[in-house]
Amino acid sequence: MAKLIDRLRDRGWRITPQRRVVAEVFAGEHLHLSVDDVYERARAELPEISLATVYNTLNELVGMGELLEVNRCGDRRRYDPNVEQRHEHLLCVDCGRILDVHARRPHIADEERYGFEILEVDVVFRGRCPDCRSAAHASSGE
Amino acid sequence: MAKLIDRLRDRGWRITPQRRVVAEVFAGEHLHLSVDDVYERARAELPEISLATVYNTLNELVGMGELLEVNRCGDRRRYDPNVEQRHEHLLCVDCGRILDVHARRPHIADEERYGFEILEVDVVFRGRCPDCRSAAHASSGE
DNA sequence: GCGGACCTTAGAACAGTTCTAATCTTGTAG
DNA sequence: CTACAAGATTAGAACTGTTCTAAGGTCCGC
Repeated sequence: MAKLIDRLRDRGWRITPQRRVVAEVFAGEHLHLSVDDVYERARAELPEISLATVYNTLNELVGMGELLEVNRCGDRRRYDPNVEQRHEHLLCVDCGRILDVHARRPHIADEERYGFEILEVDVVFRGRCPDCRSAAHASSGE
Repeated sequence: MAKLIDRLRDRGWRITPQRRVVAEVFAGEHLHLSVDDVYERARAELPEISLATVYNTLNELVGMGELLEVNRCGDRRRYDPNVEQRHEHLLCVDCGRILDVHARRPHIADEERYGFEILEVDVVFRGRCPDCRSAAHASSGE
């Protein structure tokens, strides 16, 4: 995490309390947080921080390649600090939990590329996590 | 298309001019239309139709399994009438064009499933279509 | 301590979608 | 044909997530 702050400083970023706190939110457990999650956690450290700053900072971190935007998992954006290793996402359709997983990337046969230049492949496994599976069984009599 | 209308009637759907026109929008060329696209095309046939009805009808068609929602290719929802054959999507990141393609579905090793029950796999290839590639070249001197 | 670049902020604006409540249409029974 | 009830349509309000705006605050070299 200190390393991230250093990298940001090296890029000419002014390190402010707000930016530091947002960056630190991603230091702990590897989670895929929404903007509101980040806002909430940042406010626990720095109650004055505004939502606008959280949005600004997240967008800048994405622009610098320090965070990945996870767009296709429900209706709000999520942020993934794992920019080092290529990975896919496993999403619980009930609770929205996301885990990183690894899978062989699919590819398209040349004949079916329609002249496209392929830039990336985005894979999301949708399923139900153990907690939501047992919750579903528990209430299945309703 | 007549078949679709019949299926809808069989399900107890009241066939109104509005619903018929929305269903017919998907009869022609296989496209992945946004709500606004559908609204525009429907109004060409039935100028009085309201956007609310287009939303209602599309949501009902999705609920009946007659249309697929393509959620995260850009920032608006798109609708795909190809519910018969499993397929993936190839998206142009510049113009938003979507094509159906076929690829071997990736899968997750058992050890990495974390107890999830996998329901579906969502694959999107992002790239640049031939038109946008040549447009990019043409203006690359700017 | 000054100036200017940069940052933060609250709230307005915006886009896409859903909701609301009033009106209209349809199909059926009398 | 008429009345009725269920269902469909409508305009516009409301809602949600995100971006914009403009005003003020902070930092740092001079």
